[in-house]
Amino acid sequence: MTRAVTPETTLPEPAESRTRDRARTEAAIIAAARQVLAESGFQGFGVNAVARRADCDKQLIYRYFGGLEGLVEAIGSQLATWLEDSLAEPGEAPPATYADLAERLILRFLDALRANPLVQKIAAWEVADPSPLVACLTMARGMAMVRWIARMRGDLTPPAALDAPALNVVLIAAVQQLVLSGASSGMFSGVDLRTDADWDRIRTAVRRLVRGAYLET
Amino acid sequence: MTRAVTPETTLPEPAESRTRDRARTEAAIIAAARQVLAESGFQGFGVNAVARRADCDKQLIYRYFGGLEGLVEAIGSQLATWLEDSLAEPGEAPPATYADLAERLILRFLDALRANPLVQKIAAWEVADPSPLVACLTMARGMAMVRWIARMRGDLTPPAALDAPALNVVLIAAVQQLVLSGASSGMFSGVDLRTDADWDRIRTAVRRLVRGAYLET
DNA sequence: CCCTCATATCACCGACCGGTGACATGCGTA
DNA sequence: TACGCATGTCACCGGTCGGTGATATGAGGG
Repeated sequence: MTRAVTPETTLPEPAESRTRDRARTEAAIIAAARQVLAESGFQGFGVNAVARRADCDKQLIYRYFGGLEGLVEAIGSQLATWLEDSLAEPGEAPPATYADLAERLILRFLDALRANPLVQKIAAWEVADPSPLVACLTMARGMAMVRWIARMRGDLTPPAALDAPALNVVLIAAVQQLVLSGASSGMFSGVDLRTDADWDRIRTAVRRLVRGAYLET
Repeated sequence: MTRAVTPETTLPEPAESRTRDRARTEAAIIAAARQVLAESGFQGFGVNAVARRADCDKQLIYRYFGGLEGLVEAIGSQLATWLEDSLAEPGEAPPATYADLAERLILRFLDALRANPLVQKIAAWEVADPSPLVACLTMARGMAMVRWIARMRGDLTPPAALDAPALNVVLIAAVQQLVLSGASSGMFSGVDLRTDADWDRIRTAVRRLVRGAYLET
C-alpha cells in the first residue's frame, strides 16, 4: 500500500482505462440521456444522472454539449428524423378517401406512440414543465408530425366544408392523452387502458368518430 | 441590546406575534399548497415551498398532516366536492337526446378545465410522474368525473349499438390534452390554442365529432 | 524521444431539498 | 397564580443538485 488513497476499489479494470475517443463518448452521452429520459422521465433528468448512466464525468457534458441545453438539442435533432421513420410504413397502399387517410393517421399514431416510451416522456414533459429546455423537443416533434401528415396525405383533399386540421388535431390529442394516461396509471377517467382488448375498444371508438365526422353528408 | 442574538431583524411586528390557532393554520397550509401547486406545478411542490407560502414552519406540515402525503390527501378530499360544484350548472334544462348530453358534457368539461389551473396542474402531474403521492388526487378526480356524468345523464340511455363510454372518454381525453397543451405551450401539433377563436374551432370540431358518432344511423 | 494538447477525472463549491430534535411561548386549566 | 401542553420556531443533519477549477493521462506530432 504505497499510496493509501484508496482509489483502487473503484477501478476493476485499470489496464483498459478508457478509449479516449471523443465521438464515441459523445454518442454514449446521448444514448445515456435518451435512456434516462425514457426510463425516469424528465424528473431526475440532469447532468449527474446522465453522466452516471454514461459512466463518464459530467464535466464532459459541459465540454461537448455546453450543458443540458445542448444535449437536449442534440437529442431533438435526432428525434425528428427518427420519429418520421417510426411512423412511416413503406409498402402501403395510398388511402382511397380522406376518411381512410385520417383513420389510418390516427391509429398509426396510436401504435407508434404506445410503442415509444421516450416520446411519451417527452410529451408528458411538454405539458408538465413549460421550460425553455423542452421547447426544442416540442418543436422537433411538431415539425416531424406535420411533415409526416403532409407526406402521407399526398394529393388527397379533405371535404371543403370541414375543418379537417381541427378534427384531426382533436383526435391526435385524444390518442396522446390516452396513451400517456395508460402508460402512467393504466386508466383514464374510469376506463381501463391496459390490455389489448382495452385498446381495441379505443380503436373502435376512434374509427367511429372519424367515420361519423368525415363521411356524414 | 441585552440579548444580542439578532432575532429582532426578522420580527417587524413583535406585538402581534401569531394567532396560535391550529385550525386557521391548517387552512392556511392547505390554501398555500393549492396556490403553490396551481402556480408552479408539481415541480417545486414540496414542504419547503408550501411552508414558505403559508408563512409558517414546515414542521407544522409534518405535525398536522403527517407530511406531504397527508396534505395531498386533504387537498384531494376537498377537490372532489369542489370539482363537482364547478362542473354543475344549476338551472339547466335536461338534454333531450344522448348526443345533446354528450356534447354538453364535453364542452362543459372543456370550459371548466380551461378555467382551473389547479386541476390542470394535477392532470399534468398524473401523466408526468406516476408517484403514489398523486394517486389519491387521480382517484378523487376520477370519482368526481363519473359521479358528475352519472348525475347529468339522468335516465337517458345511449344507443345500444354504441360503446358510449369509450366514445366519451376519447373526447374527454382530447379536451384534456388540448387544454393542457394550450396552457403550457399555446399550441398542439401545429394548431394554435390561445385565442377564443382558436378554441371555437376546437369546439366546432368536437361538436362535429359528437354529432357524427351518435346521430349517424 | 519528448512535448503538447485534447481527453478524461477529481475535488470542491453553494444552494436547495426532505426530515428531525430541541427549544420558546402563549393559552387553558387546576 | 402557576403549571402543562398544544402551538409555533429554530438549527441542524445527510443528501443531491448544477456548475467549475485544477489535475491526471494518454495519443500523436515535432
